[in-house]
This record gives sequence, structure tokens and C-alpha cells, in this order.
Amino acid sequence: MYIDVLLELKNKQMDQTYTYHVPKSLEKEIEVGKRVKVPFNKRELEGFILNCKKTYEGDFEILDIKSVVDEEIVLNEELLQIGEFIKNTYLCSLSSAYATMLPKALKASLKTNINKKYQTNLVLNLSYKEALSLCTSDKQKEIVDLIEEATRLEKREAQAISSSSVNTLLKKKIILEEQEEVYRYQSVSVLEDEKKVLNEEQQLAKNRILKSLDKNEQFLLYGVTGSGKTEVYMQVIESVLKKKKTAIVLVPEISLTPQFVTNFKARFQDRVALLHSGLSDGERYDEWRKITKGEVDIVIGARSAIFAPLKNLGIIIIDEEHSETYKQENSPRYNAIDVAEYRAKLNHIPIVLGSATPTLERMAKSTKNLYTRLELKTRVNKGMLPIVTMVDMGLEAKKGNFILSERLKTEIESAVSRHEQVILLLNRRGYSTTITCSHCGFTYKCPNCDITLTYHKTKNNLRCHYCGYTILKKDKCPKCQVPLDFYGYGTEKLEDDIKKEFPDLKVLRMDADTTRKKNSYENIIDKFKKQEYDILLGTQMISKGHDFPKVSLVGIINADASLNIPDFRSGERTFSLLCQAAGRAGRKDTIGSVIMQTFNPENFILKCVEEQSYEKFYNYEMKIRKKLKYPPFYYLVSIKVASRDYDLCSKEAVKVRDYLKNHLQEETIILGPTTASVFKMNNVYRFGLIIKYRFDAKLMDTLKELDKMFVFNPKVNLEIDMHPTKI
DNA sequence: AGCACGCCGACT
DNA sequence: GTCGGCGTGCTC
Repeated sequence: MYIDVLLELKNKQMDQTYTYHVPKSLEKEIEVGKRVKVPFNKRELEGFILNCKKTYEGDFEILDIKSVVDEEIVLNEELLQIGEFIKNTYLCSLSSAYATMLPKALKASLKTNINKKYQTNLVLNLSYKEALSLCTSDKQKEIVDLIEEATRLEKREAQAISSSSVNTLLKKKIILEEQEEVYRYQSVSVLEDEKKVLNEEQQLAKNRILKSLDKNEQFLLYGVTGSGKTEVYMQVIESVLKKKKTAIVLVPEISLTPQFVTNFKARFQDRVALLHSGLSDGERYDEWRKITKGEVDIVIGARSAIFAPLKNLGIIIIDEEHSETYKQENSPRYNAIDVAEYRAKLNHIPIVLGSATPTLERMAKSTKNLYTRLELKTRVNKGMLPIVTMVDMGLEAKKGNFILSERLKTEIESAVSRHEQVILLLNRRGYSTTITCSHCGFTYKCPNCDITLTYHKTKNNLRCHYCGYTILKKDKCPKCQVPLDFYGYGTEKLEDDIKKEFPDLKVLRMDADTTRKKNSYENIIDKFKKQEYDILLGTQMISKGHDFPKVSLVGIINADASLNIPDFRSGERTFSLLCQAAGRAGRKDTIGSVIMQTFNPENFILKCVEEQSYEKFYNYEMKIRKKLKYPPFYYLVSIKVASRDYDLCSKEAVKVRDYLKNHLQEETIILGPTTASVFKMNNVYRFGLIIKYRFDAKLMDTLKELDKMFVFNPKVNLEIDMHPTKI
């Protein structure tokens, strides 16, 4: 017998399998999807069996495989197909697709040394009576009793005893040692929780999904914050489990949504497996094994959990569909939602995407009935949406208030005096490379792309990194003639200022710096929830789904910060972030207040936030996207050309553009090459190109050819990002 | 990735 | 003369 083996060669040559011969003695162990050890260029490597065949025709001298690694199949048929899908959709090698799909322990590589963990148990080799009759001392009888008791109760305490008497019993073969596989990851158990009664909207949504359990229907569950999406998910899954089927639930990031996971644990107990970044390689492997063995029916996890090898999949649910964490930002640049749609199609099952602020792409699809839209418009527990007030920081700056407005200060004071809590959001991102007037909030924008221009220090100019438009940097703001500034103060500075302003209040800061240690995120949330602090300030991570019943005021320090990020999606991102942050205010019996500070009170996106009108935002943003040819009207591909050699890099980038121009359809738009947003990094120069297309039959073949052309180029690297979230 | 082959500079 | 520098190319 011969087999085709896929080796993981870091050299990103075209995917290729190597043929090996299987000695008779190993033949019965061979199955597609298992790993084997093979000799390769005077070394030994691991690889996946992708194909079995009776004969081999060719000129290579075929070698024998060394051994078979796995007892059970690692890549089942479905995973093999998903790998092909990823390879073809995102233009990466098969081996790198499988490498990202599998936990480290199951990768084809000799270096991984992650194994199953066993525990030794003692069991009786004979019947209890026989065993007792053969005992020669009281101590021995005691041990036999203990083992019998432990086995009967299915407890594994019998492992703990060790004494000379045990050894004697072992020698006489009265008792035996047994190996049992144990799992490293012990998640906290949660008290079982009763099903909640659904309101009319929730019931409607649930019933509609249940009607399609055997169909590949796609749902968009559009529900405002606090409308009870989680309960709908759980009750739908309950019905799925009743049909002896399983479910995958994707969340943006497990550590940011402990509430969500707790709810699932409470409802479904140990039928749930968790896959998240906090697991060690061993723990992740154990969770994976539970899944393959069919010991769990529900998998909750971040992006990569979409590859969970559940059998008999019945539904896929993706919460917070608008989250950008579903797209992987390094190769293979896959989007878990695309994979989910593919998997749902393979299994003929429904997929449910939930969000309070759906992406324009998905909402547009739902208006064309490619997605079935289900709406939850009311908050459960009769909660009211908060009132959002916009404060013009341009006016405040004239009064000398650069960070905290008069209005926010008084509201903080009154909230605290009522023993309520305050959340302050300062989105620190995106100040370093954009230039803003600290007086009036003016920023330079590209006239062609509606994108904030990026400052390049080396040439002292401002550039659009979509189309290449360039202007020289001016020293003074064209609107108010004040010297232009690099914008930005961070959370740390805000903390100082608050402490100065309110020396009596207890302030807690949460950002990437204060949450680096394990569990520090949960600790901060916990402390704030227990009302040990009055104010929680931080970056966008404070806006994620937590219930703080005592928070009545949310202050958004600088609503413009994320608007000025040079990306066509910054408006959408801002709207979503601010709505989510606003949703933190007043969840139970109080109507919350949100103070939104901005230099651009006329900005339409911010006005939509003020009114909390997704519809208004959607209609406005769609017009812009249509006019400027962005998604959902056009699809995008981002191409990056990188090299240590500047001249070579720019020359090759031009060659790429010419190649695309010659091979793609006429209606397809090719922008660039321009210097990429991070132009020089580790002495590697990068140029970027953007393809905008609606339908181009030649696209994939052209990109594949292009990719091949650069595989053999050691000096220049080409990166293709299909449907990027950021450019 | 590695490991061999191969073609030039510093050295016992 | 040789030892070894690492550029290049191949691996069923």
C-alpha cells in the first residue's frame, strides 16, 4: 500500500504531498486523517495521510514510513474539507490551514510533546468475596474494602493509597492498576439555572429558528443590548440537543464575556466545552479530546472554535457578529463567519448571527433576504434605553476644560452622591499617526476616499494610504490657525486628572496595561461590581457585555478618537463601540445617562449615536459606501508587497499592479501601490494595493497565479488578504 | 526547516 | 595547499 502524506514545511512552497510505501505490518493502522512518521531528506518528519492507493507510478524512489502516530483519526472528513475551503478562499497552503485548525498537540510536527494525562487507579481483579478470602492481614482487607467502596461510588480515591500491603496485593494479582485518562482543565461548576420565560419577541425569534432546524437557513438576530439574545440562543440549543444534535457558539473573546459563559454553564452544566486563549496547550488538547469522544454537545469559544470536531452538528451561533475578532489578522487570514457559513452549508443546518449593531454587509444581506432577519426591539426587565447627551468640547476648551466638561463633572458628582457608579470610556487608539487640532478637532481627510490622512514623519507629509493622495503637513490648523498637534492623551493621564478633580472618589483603571496578568480582568470587573470603586475608566474593553446594575452614568471622553482612524470602517466601528458603551448605563430600574464629549458635534455618526438609531446610521453609511465603492457594494482584496530592498519593493509593487490590470476584468478597480499604513517595520518596506470588485470571474485564478509568482522570490514577499476588516 | 553541495578568503 | 564562510537548492 502507498499513501500520500502532507508535510508541514515552513518553506511556503506550493502544497504538495509526498508518496510513501506502507510496510505490511503497519497497513491495518493506516487511515486517512491520521499522522505518520516518515523519513524525509535524511531526517524524520510527521505528516498527515491525505490519500491511500494500491500502486505508485512515478520515478521517485519510494521510502517506507517509520510508524503511525495516532490511534484515532485527527482530521476527520469534515475537517479535511474545511481545510480545502480555507486554502481556496484565503489562498494559503493546506498545511498552514490544518495547522491553524488544530490544537498544538495535534499538529504534524515532531516538536509537540503534549500528551494525554493519565491517572492510576486501583481496581479489584477478582470478585469482592474472593478477594477478601485471599487477604492475609487486616490491613489488606481494609484496602480491598476501600477499593470496592470507591468503585461502587465511581469515585477514584483508590488512586491515593500506597503501602506495602498494596504492593503485596498487586503481586498476588488480587488487585490491579488501571490507567484512566483525566482532563487537566477543570472549569468551575455553576449551579443549575432555570429556563427563563421568553417575551413575545423572543418567542417569535425562537420559533422561527426552530422551524428551520433541518435547513441551511441563515439568520440575523438583530436585538438591542439587553434584549435577551442569550436566552433565545440557549432555548434554541436545548431543542437542538433534544434532536441528539450538537452546537457551536462563537463569542468574540471568552475572557471578555464571563457572564455569557456562566449562563451556558448554568443551563447545560458539563455538556459544554470551552475553547479559549487562556487554556494551556495541554488543557486545550483535553477539551478537544472531550469533543471528539462525544462527551460534550456544546462548544463555546473564540474564533478558532469554529473548527471544533463536533459530530452531528445541529446549529452554529455567532454572538456579537460585528466583532472584528472573527477575522484572523495573520496568515491564514480566515474569517470564522465565512467558515461557519460553509460548515452550516455542509451540514444543512441553520446559522444564527446576533448583534445589536450588525455589520452593514450582514444587514444589507438581510434586506435582500439572503439572511432572515429577526428583531428584538425591547429590553427585557422593562429596561429603558439611556439618554445620550452630546457635549461640544470646542466650546469647553475655550472655558479651559480640555478633558472633562462641566456637564460631565456635575453628573459624576450627582451620580456618586446617589451611590451610583460611573464608567468613563477613553478610546486611546489612533492618535499617533493622525493629526488633529486640539482646539477645534479638525483632521485632514482624503478628498477621494473619505479617509483620515496618515502623517509620515520622514517626509513631513500627510498621505492617504488607500489611493496615495499626498499633501504637505501645515503647521497651523487651517480652520482656527492654532498650531497643529499630535492628538492624544491616554487612560493613564485621564486617571491622574480624575484623581486631581475628585480626590475623594475611588477610581479603577482598566486597559491593556492593567489587565496583562492572568485573572486581572476578572478581578477588576469583580471589584467594580462589588462597588468597591466609584469610577471605572478604561479603553473599549470596558464596553463589552457586563451587567453593572449600579452604573447610571457613562462618560465618553473623546468620541472622535476612533472616528479618526484612517479606515473606511471607522464610522461603523465608532457607532458600534459607542452604542455598546452607552448600553452599560442604567440597566435595571434607573434610566441611564450617557455624556458624549466631542469636537465634532455636527458629525452625523455621532448624531446617530445620540439618537441611538441604527437605522439612521445604516442609511447614511450605506450611501457613503455606495458612492465610494466600498463593501457591501464592492468586495475588497488587500495586497501587501514587502521587501528589505526599497527599490525592488516599489518596482515589484508596480509589477503586481500591471499584472492585475492585465488579468482582471475592466470593471474591477485597482488602487495603488501606495506606501502601506505601517510603511517600514523591522527594516522591511511595505507597499499596499487594493482591489475593489463586484464580480470578477478571473479574480481567484489571477490571485493564485500572482501568489505562485512570489513563492519563488526570496527577496520579495506577497501577502493577500481577502475581504480585510482593516486596510 | 535542515542538510548537502559548492565556490571563495584566511590559515597551519 | 586546506578549513570553513554561508548562498542555493532539494527533499517521496
